[in-house]
Amino acid sequence: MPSFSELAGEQKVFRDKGVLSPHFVPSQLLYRENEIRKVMQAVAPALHNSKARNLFVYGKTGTGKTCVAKHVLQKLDEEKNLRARAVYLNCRIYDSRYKVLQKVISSFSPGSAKTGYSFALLYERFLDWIEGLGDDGADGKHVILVLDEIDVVKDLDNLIYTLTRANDDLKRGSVSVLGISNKVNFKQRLDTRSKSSLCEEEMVFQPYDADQLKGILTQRVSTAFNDGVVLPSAVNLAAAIAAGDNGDARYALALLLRAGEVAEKKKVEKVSEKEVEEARKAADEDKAAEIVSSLPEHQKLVLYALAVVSEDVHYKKLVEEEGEKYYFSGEVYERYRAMAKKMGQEPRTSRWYREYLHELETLGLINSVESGKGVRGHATLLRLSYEAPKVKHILEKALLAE
DNA sequence: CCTCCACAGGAAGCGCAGGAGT
DNA sequence: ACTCCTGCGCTTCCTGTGGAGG
Repeated sequence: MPSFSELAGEQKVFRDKGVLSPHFVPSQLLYRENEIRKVMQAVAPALHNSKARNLFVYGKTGTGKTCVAKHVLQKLDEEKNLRARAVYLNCRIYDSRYKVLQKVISSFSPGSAKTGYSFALLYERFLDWIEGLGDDGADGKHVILVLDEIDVVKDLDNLIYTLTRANDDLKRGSVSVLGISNKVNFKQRLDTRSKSSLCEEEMVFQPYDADQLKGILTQRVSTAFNDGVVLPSAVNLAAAIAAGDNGDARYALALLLRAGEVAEKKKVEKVSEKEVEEARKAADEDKAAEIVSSLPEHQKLVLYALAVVSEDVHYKKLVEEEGEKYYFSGEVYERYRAMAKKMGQEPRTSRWYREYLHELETLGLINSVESGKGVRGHATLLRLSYEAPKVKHILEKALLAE
């Protein structure tokens, strides 16, 4: 339970944490004027009683796709045009044709959200609403479906087909799609017909560079934090880190949020480079923990064997190189074999063990070097990329869950 | 010098699960 | 509902390589 004085202390750092949340849409979106204009151009026809153009938007995570879309929806809302309607859906939640249509219907008439209607019935109600036989007096609506993370829809071909077909069946009004995705190659999985209708118009969001990230962070810092709390050098560092990592604005904001929390916990009043650096480390470890726990069982065991060996202070068979302790791959393999057997598991062969090591290395969980002189022939030397006790702790939890 | 060690990694093949075709 | 096919995870077998040690 926090005390009130602690809560008061928190307010020293943050003014409004929500501003740093990935769901926050700032009133002014920086560096995306062209993108906003293009999306608005695609949507604009709906305001003049005709069909909006389909648009497909892609770009890496944290490049502002969702933000731009939501921003345009807000502007559309301000127009108070009864005929131009937009519905935003995240396809990770509404991941099938049925669920999408159901959500659209429940968004205009709440209470009818029950499942169990046949798809045909759903479709009829959808058309009726657009044509205006409903209750709001707007006949012939022009509906824009914003489908975020559209690549996860299981039967996307069907959905697109249904929507194109709806435009033929409608006597008044129209449906169009604004698709958002971070996967470039997912288009290849699509039927040529749905591809050409969905990607009628396309645009790519480029990652932000360090300067732009700096601008975005500075903009948010002024409302998220109290004045003077975040040092400019901290903002620069967060921007630089995120720029090096795909130019992901979401990550940059998360870093600052965490750095602020670190400062709170340490009861310091400034967020400096040090706090940002700690936040980066924590975020890094979180990511590693996530990767580790999703590893196949035997890869976990291999990693665990290396962690156990690394932690054993009496362990003698090791080589020091550039201040890091490395362990013999063969020894680790023997440990792994013993542990697997103890757990009633048949150990994998050494050939496959080598493949595991490759995977663990490409995932950034371990580092390996070839042994230099002093050892017979070629030995491979291994070390953990993260601290052994931490890795061991995560693995013990993950292996217990089995 | 040759041999052996401690590995790397290619090739072939096996059993299984899940999707496509009929 | 049935087979058929394909991809995946894995084993078995094999060839290659550089230095240590006899």
